[in-house]
Amino acid sequence: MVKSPSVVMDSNALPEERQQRILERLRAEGRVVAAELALAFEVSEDSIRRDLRELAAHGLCKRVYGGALLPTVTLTPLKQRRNEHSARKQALARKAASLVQVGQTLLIDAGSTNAAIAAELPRDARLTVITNAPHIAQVLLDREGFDVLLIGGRIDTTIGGATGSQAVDQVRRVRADLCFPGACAIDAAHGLWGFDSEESLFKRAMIEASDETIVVATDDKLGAVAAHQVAELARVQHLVVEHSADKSTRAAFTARGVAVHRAEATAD
Amino acid sequence: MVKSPSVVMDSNALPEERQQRILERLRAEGRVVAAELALAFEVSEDSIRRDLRELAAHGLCKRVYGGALLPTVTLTPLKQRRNEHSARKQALARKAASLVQVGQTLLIDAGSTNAAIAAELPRDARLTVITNAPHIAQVLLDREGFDVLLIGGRIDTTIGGATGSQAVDQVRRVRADLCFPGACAIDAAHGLWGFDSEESLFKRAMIEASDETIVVATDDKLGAVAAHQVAELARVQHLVVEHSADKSTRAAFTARGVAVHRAEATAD
DNA sequence: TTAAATCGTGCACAAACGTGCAATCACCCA
DNA sequence: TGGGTGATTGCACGTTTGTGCACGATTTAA
Repeated sequence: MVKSPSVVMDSNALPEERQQRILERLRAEGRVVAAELALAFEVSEDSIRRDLRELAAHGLCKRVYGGALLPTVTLTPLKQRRNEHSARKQALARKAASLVQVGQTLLIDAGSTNAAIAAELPRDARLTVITNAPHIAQVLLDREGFDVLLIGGRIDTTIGGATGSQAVDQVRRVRADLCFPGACAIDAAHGLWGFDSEESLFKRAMIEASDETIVVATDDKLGAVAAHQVAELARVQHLVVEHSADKSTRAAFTARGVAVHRAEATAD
Repeated sequence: MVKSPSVVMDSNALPEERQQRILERLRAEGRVVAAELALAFEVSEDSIRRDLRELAAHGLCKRVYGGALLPTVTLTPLKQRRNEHSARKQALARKAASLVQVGQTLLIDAGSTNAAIAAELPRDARLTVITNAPHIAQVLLDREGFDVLLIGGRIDTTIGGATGSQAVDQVRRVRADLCFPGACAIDAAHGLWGFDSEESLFKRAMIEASDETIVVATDDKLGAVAAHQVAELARVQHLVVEHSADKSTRAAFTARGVAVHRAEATAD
C-alpha cells in the first residue's frame, strides 16, 4: 500500500502554511511538480509558481521547468570541476574581468569560476593579484605580466586553496581594491553564504581586506542554500550573473543597491 | 545488498532532474547509452541527446557515438608539454623520490627538477609536502593523496615560487624531515650556492627547518659556483646526480661524507 | 563497399512560464 | 458605517522551453 501521508488535508491551507507543506513534500521526495501541487492544494498553478518563486528566493528550493528540486550542493572532485569549462562560464568570467581597472590589486579566492576569471584578466593592466589557490597563481604566472602574491597555509583539497587560520592571518596583512570570493551561495535577503566553516571565515577576511567585493555567481549559486554566513549583502558592491539569470532575481539585488552585471549570451 | 537507487522511478522526471540522474548514472557506471536512457526515462532519444549535449557543453560528460562517457581528465594541453621533463630529468627525479620514506614531511623548493620529483613521489605514502611553488602544489593536488602546505609571499616570476621575507618567516615556523632545495650550484669544496640573494636566504631557511637535505643536481649544476652561499656542504646529507655525472666528481662528494645516488641510465 | 545505427537540424506543437490586471477578501481607521 | 489599504488569487496574453518527428548527413560494423 503506497498511500502517501502528505496528500491528506492539503487543501484549504493558508498561503504561508501551503509553502511550508510544499517544503515538506520537497524534502521528503526530493522534487515537487507544480501541476500536482496545484491539484493537491486546490489552487491554480500560478499560485504554486508564486510559492516556488518565493521559496527559491530564500534559497529553500531550486526552480526547474515543471516544478522544483532541492538546491544542489554538488561536491564533485576538484579536477572535474575545473574541466567544466563551458562557454557560459567563460562569458561570465569575461564580464567579471571587465570590471577590473588598471593598476588595481585583486584578492582572488580559489574556485573554478575564479580560475576562469584569472584567465580573462587583461595582461597589460599592471595588476597585482593575491590568491590562496596554487592553480590560479599558476595560470597568472603562465600568462606573465602579473604581480602574484601567494597566500600560504594548509590546502583544503576539496577547495583547492589555503583556508586555515594561517591563511586568514596573511590576508589580514594585505589590502586590496577588489575582492572575488569564490563559490558562494548568494541571496538578496540574507547575503553571502559559504558551504564550509573555515572557508567562510577566510572569505570574510578577504572581504574585510578589500575596498569592494565582486560576487560572480553561476545560475546554480543564485538562491542556493548554505550553512555559514560570510557577509551581509551590504558588503557586496557588484554581482556578475549569467545571461540566463532570472530577471526578478536580478531586480531583487538591484533594489538592494548591488550593481548587477549580466554576462553576454553564448551560442550554446 | 541494496540495488542502486538510480534505477527506480526514472520515468516522469522533470527535465533538469533527468539530466541530474543521467549524470549520476554516468558517474556510477562510467558510461551511458542513449537508447537505454530513452527507455528508462520514457522519452525519445532526441531528448536524451539534447541532455547529453547540454551536459557536454558544461564539460560534465564526453559525447561518443551511441551515448556518453566521463570526461577525459587530460590536464596537459600545451604549457606543461613545453616543460615536459626529458627522460634524463625524469630518471633523476625517480631516484630522488626513492629516498623518501612513508609518512615523512618534505620541504620542496621551486624549480623544474623539483616539479619532476613531485610527479614521481609515491602517492600512497602519506606524505606531507610543504612548498613555495604553486606549480608543485598543483601537481600534488592533481595527483591526490598528499597533504599540501603552501608557503605564501610575493612570487618571483623567474623562479616560480615565493622567496621573500614573508616566505622565510613561514618556513621558520615549520619542521620537515627532508628538504629539496632547488636549482643550486653545488661544489665539493665550497658547498651549496644560489644565483639570487633572496632566493639563497630562502633556501638556507629551508635547510635549517629540515633534518636532512637532499640536493638533486643536473650535470650543469655539478661543480658550478654562484654568487650567494646557501650552506656548507656539511649540511647536505644526500646528493642525487645523473647517470652521466663525472666519476671523480662523485668521488669528491663521497669523500666528504655526502651519500651520492646515481640515477638510472636512459635511452637518449 | 553496403546496410544499419546514430546523429544534427529544422520545424511544429504543447506545456510551462512571466507579467499585468482585475476581482475578492480581511482588516484598519475615521 | 463606509471607504481605504494591502495581500492573495485567478485569468488573459504573449513568450520561452521542452518535446517528438522528418529528413539528410555521418559514423560504425561487416
